[in-house]
Amino acid sequence: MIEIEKAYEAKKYEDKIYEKWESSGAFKPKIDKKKKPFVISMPPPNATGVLHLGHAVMLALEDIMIRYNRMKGIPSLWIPGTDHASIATQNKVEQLLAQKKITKYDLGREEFLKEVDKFVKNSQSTIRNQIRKMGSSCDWTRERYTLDEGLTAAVQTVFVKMFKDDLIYRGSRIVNWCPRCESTLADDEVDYKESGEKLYWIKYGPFTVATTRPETKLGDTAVAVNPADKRYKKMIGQVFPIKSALGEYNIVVIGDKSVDMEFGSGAVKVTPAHSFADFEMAQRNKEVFKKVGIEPMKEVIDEKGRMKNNCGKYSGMTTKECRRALVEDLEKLGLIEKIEDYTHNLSICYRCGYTIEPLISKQWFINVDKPVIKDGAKKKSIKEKSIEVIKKGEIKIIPEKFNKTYFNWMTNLHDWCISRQIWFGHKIPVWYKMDENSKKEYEKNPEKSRHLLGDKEAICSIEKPDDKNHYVQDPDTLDTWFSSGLWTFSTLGWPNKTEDFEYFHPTSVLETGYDILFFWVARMIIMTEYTLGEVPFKTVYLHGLIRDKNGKKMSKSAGNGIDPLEMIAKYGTDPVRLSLVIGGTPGNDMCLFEEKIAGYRNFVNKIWNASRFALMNVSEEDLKKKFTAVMAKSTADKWILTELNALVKATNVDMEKYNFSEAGTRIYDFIWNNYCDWFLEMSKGEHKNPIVLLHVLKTALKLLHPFIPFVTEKLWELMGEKTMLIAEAWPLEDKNTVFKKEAKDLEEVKEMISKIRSLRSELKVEPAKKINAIIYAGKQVKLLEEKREIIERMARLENLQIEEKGKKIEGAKLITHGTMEIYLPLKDMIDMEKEAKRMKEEMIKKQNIITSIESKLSNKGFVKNAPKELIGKEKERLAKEKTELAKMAENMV
RNA sequence: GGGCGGUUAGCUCAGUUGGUAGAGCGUCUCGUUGACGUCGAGAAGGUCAGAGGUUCGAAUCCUCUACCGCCCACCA
Repeated sequence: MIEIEKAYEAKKYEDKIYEKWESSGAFKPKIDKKKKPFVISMPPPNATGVLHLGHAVMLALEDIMIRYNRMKGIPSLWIPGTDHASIATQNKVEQLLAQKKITKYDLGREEFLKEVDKFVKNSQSTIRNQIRKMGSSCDWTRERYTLDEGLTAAVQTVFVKMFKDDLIYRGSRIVNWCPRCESTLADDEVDYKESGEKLYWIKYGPFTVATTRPETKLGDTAVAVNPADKRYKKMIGQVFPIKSALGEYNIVVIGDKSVDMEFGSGAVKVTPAHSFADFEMAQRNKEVFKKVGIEPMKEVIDEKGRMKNNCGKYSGMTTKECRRALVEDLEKLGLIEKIEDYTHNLSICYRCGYTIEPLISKQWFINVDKPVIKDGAKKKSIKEKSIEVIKKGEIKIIPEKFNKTYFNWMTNLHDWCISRQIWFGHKIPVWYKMDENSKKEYEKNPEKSRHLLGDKEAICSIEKPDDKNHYVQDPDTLDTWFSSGLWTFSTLGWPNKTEDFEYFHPTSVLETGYDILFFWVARMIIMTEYTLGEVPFKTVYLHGLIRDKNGKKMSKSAGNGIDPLEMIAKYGTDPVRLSLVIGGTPGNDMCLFEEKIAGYRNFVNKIWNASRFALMNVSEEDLKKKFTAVMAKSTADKWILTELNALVKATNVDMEKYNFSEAGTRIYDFIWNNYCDWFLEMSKGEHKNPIVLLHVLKTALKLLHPFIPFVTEKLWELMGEKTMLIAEAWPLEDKNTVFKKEAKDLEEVKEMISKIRSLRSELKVEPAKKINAIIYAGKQVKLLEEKREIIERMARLENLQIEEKGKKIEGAKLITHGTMEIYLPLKDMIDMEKEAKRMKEEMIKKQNIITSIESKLSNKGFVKNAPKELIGKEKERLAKEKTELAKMAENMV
C-alpha cells in the first residue's frame, strides 16, 4: 500500500522535473554512426518577444516527435535557437526608443545596435524560459542564434559563393519600398489591405485616364493601350504633349496586352519608376521609348515617401499632400473629368503596416532562374531544383495539399531582393573602392551618399580587402530569411566540417505553421540545395493556426488571445500540450478555448488517480517484480492485456504516420474507458492482480510520455523506478499478451453488465437498489460463474442465479444477449403496461435491422463482391438478432 | 482573376486504402458504491450542405450548385 497525494499539482513538480531531465543529459543525443539519427531544427522564434500559442503548438508537436524517437532508441537531436528577425526587431527597438523621444539617427548606427543587442539578450532569455516551461526536450548545449559568429560565417560563405557563381547581382530595379522602415521588402513581405480610395478621371491629351494615384502623374512617361483596341490602335508610337500643373510634358503611346480595354477608358497612364506593372510595360516597350527619345524612368518619389526636387512646387510634399494639391490644381485647369469612389487593395509593409511605395533602387538580388546547380550533364536553376525535390518525393510535405501551393509559388518566383536598408543584421560582404575625398564624404553621411558606392571596383569577400583604407563596406544588411534559409546546416557548424554536420544533416522533419511555407520553408530548400546539393529535411509537417472558439484569429486588439503561459500556470503544461495536439490535423486551423484545456486537466488528474489506486493496491515487493505474460491470471487480465497490445500496435502506426491527434485520443480513450471504467472497477473485487494493474498502467505512461511528459515522469518515479521515463524504451507489440478468446469472453460480460445497467436505468430502478437476476447462460455458464462476483457488483445484483437453461419466468423482465437470457424479476417495481410498449418498440427496431441485413445478404452483387469476412460478420449478426427477437417474442406472449 | 480548403450531434472537431456514423464539451435522468465530483451509471440528439453520377454498397471517389474561409496575383 503506497499512498500519493489526492490530486496532481503540476506547479509543484514541473520545473524540478525539467531540471532533472536536462541535467541528466537526456536532451543531448549520443552520436552513434551505426544508427540513423532523428533531427529537428526548431523554427527559431523571433528575438522580439514572448511565446504565443503558435510557438506552443510548434513546441508541443516537435517535442512529441523527439521524445517518441528518443524512446525508440534513435539518437534524437532537437536544436533550439532564436532568429534576429532584422526588420521586426529593429522596429521594436525603434518603438521603445520613440517612447523616450529618441530616434536611431540620434544614436548612430553603432550605439543603436548596442541597444538592439541589449534588447535581444533580454528577450532571448525570456524565450528560453518559455520553451523550457513547455517541457521541450531540446539540446540546449547546441543552442544557436542567427546572428552568432558561426552563423554569420555561414551567411558570408554562402553569399560569396553565390557572388562567384554570378547568382547574386546588384542592379537598379523597381522594388517594394517601405518609407517608414526606409528599406526594401521582398515580394512576399508585402501585405494587402482593402481600402476605400478615389478613382480620378483625368483629361490627358487626347485621352482620358483613370488613376488612384494622381501624384504619380509627375512621373508619367507614357500612356498604354491595348494593341487590339480599335479606338487607340493608330496612336501607338506617337508622342503627345500633356498639360499639367507644371506645364507641358511629352508622353509616348505604347501598346501592351496587359491593358484591360474594359476598365476605365481603356487608356492607362504609365509611371515606370513607381509602379510594378508600369515598370514591366516600359521594359517590354523599351524600343518605342528609345525611338522617340523619351527616358522611361522618371523618378519623382524619394525614400522617405516625399516628392523629389524635380517636382517644382510639389517638391518636399508627401505623396498624400501632393495628391491633394495636385488634384486641386488640375481641377482649376479643368483637367479633372470626374472623381469616383473606389475600393482597392493597398500594398502595406508586413512589419509596420505603412503604405508601400514602389520605386527604383539599386539593390542586391538573387537570380532564381540562372542554371547553376549541376545535375548530371545539365545545370538547373535553384527554382527548378526546388520544384524537383518535392516532385521526386525527396521532401514530403504533410499534408500533401500544400504541394500545389508550393509549386505555384515557386514557379512564379521572381528574383529575390536580399538587401535591406536596415542596420540590424548580417552586413553584406561587399567592399567598394573609393578615393580619399569620396570616402570622407561618404563617412560623413552614409545614408545620403549611397551613389558613391560604385560597382566597378567592388570586391566580394568575407575579409576586409588588404588595401582597407580605400574600401568601404556595403552599408546594407541581408534579408533575415537569407540567414534563416541556412538554418538546418548553419546550426550544425557548417561551413566547418564538423562531426555534427556530417552526422545530423539532412535533418528529418521540419515542423512549422503553414503560414511560413514561403517565407522560410521554400527558402531553406532553395538555399540548402544550392549550397550543399542536398535537401535540408526529408519531411515538412505543417500545423494550422490556432483560433478562438468562434474560429476567429487570435489577436491583441480583438482581446480574444489566450496566453499559453497563463494557461500553464493555471492548469499545468501537460493539459496545454494535449489541448494543442488533440483535435488538430496537419494544415488545418484549430480552435482553442479554456474549457478544452480544463478538460485535459481532468484527464491528467484521472491518470494520477488511476495510479493512486494502483499504488494503493500494490506492495513495495510488487513494484520490484517484472511483468511477464504468464502472470496474466483472470479473464479480465487477459482482456486488458489484449486491449493494451492493440493500443500499442495502433499507436505505433499513428506515430509513424504523424497522426498525433489520433494517437493521443486513442490512449486517452484506453485509459479512461478500458482501464479506469472497467479494469479498475473489476479489480476492486476478488480478481485483483497488482502486477497486471501496474504493467498496463506503466505501458500507458510510456505511450503518453511524449504527449504529457511531466505527469507521466512524476508517476514513473512514484512507481519506484530509478531511471527516468524520458530514457525508457518505447513499448512494442507483444504477441504473448494477446488472448483472443478471453478478450472476447470478457467483452460479452461487459456487454451484459451494460445491458442490465441500461435496463435498470430505463426502468428507473434506483442505482443503490440491489435486484435479483436469473441467467440462462447456455455454454457460458463457466465464464459467468468465474465472473459472478464482478457481475453482481457492477450490475448491483443481490441474488444471481446462473443456469444452463430453463423455463420462461413469468412476470420477469427479459434481456436477450445472443443465446443468453437474463431475467430480472421486477414485477412489483415497474409499470408493466409501459414496459410492454417499450418492448414492442424495441422489437420493431430489431425487425428492421433483420430486414436490412437480410436484403443485403440476398443481394447477389453483395454476396459476389463483398469481402468474405464481411459477409461472415453479417451472417453472424443476423443469426444473433434473430435469436434475440425470437426470445423476445416468446416472452411477450 | 487563379488556386486550395471547409460544410458531419446544440458547440468544437475526428472519421487514412468505400463495408453497420464517433469523441470531448453541453443537455436530460439518476448516484455520497474501497482512486478520482477535476467523479460514476444511463439517455436523448445526425436523410454526414444540396443535386446528380460511379458501385452490390458513398460522409468517404467523380461532376455541378450554394454558403463560409484561406493563399496567390494585383486592373490603372
